[in-house]
Amino acid sequence: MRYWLMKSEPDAFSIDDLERVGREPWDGIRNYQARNYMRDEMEIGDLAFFYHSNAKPTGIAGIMRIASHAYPDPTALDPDAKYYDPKSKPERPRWYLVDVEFVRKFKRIITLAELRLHQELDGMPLLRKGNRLSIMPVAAEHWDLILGLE
DNA sequence: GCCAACGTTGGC
DNA sequence: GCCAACGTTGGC
Repeated sequence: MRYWLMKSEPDAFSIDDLERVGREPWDGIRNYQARNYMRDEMEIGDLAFFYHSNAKPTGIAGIMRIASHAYPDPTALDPDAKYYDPKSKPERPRWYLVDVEFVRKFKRIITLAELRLHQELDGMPLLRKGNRLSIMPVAAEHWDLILGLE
């Protein structure tokens, strides 16, 4: 069982939206590294931080659970969808997603600025300069430390 | 196969 | 809204 961090812009889909629907396909990922994590490494039951990007403030808003194995992202195959990719074909899908389930919302956002204050978190990919990856692994010790901040 | 141009992400 | 970082595309 592994830990992850997954970004979403709350204007598009927030932790409150996930709480309302309970379960949601994490669609629209169009980055190979992020796709590979979902397709090749995620397992049902893994836990993930729900991270609000491009938000006020940016930071970790809660926890969700990986609820399915990876399957082809239907929005890549639908010409009318925002994330349509003509290079993805039903017989050879290029993009994959997993379903996620709401677990809980934090009492407060643990902000990016606050995470940067903790030297123990220096190795986190999230905090690396220039990082733009929207899905990334979280080390168990980092996961535990962040939970302690809430 | 190189690499410049371009587009996107995402913090600020 | 700005802009740094970086992934992708496409001409050669």
